Amino acid sequence: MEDSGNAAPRWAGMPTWLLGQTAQHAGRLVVDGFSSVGARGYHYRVLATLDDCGPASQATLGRRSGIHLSDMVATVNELAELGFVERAPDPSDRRRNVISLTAAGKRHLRRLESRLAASQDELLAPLSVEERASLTGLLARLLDHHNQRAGLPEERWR
Amino acid sequence: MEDSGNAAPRWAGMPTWLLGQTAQHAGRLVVDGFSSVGARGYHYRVLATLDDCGPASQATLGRRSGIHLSDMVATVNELAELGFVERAPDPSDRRRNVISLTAAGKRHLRRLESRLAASQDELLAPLSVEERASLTGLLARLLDHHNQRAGLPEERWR
DNA sequence: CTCATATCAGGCTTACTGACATCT
DNA sequence: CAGATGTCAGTAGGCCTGATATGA
Repeated sequence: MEDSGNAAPRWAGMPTWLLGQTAQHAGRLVVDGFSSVGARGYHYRVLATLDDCGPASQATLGRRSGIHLSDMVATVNELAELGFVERAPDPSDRRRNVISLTAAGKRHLRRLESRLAASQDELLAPLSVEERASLTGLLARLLDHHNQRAGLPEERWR
Repeated sequence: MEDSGNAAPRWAGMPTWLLGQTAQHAGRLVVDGFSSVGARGYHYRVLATLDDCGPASQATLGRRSGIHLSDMVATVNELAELGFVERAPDPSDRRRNVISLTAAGKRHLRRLESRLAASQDELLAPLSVEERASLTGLLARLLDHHNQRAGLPEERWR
């Protein structure tokens, strides 16, 4: 078969394509890092949020970590089964579960953060320090811009 | 509920996160642009590849556009039903279908490309011309680097 | 009554995997 | 026989919609 992906397709230079492809590589690095210790992205986000803000209801946790309530249920189930969080009824509001981080959960979070850091390095390996700063700066500006014209304008979240 | 996503989560500044979120916005722009004319990403990639390389089998098309054979089937089905491509048996090899672009397909491709161009502009709106070049340059370098250590080294395509 | 919380049951998507029959 | 081609079925993770039961 003489015929493969020789010539670059016409969309290969488009910013949306470059972004999407690079993000896909980045995502693979992160997912692989996490799954090497039996975790996935939602696990990290919940554990890190608990570590930052302390015990909270699933709804609050979802709001702070950007995870849907419905997905929160399964995520907390998994983390509780692994012994990384505890789910206890809230005495002051019987609708709620109070989720809190266990000691094992804290240790697991450390592992996840070291994997995450390694993924950042792997992703940015070919760039110099200044280039890394330039890239993240540009991305942050793009993200701010598009976040503002998407979710937030109506929300007025203080 | 006094409690929302006020404080930025600790992962908000990580390159992999910035990339993923920005790419998600970019993807939405592209998908919305395409779906406003009843298309999706795979449609554009197949039509553009046909336009660049002429009629080809589904396997060749998949190789050149980076679309899996399995996904190719559905994509060609859809495009054929819309009258944008034709599927004909290859007389010289009875396994193959020869896919070719119709006149309507070519017109459709023009529409898709104008939508795509609009999406690029929307994505990069907050950046200056130099910043845009800087961003795409950095992304292209990252992508090259990770493409080389992922798919290609064993393949030896050519 | 209205709102918030938690749960369950699904959908949609992009890449990808595997099985399979057919043909070279 | 190996290998290419086309087809179909199904997976995974992330994101999202809706319905429902319970309680504030």
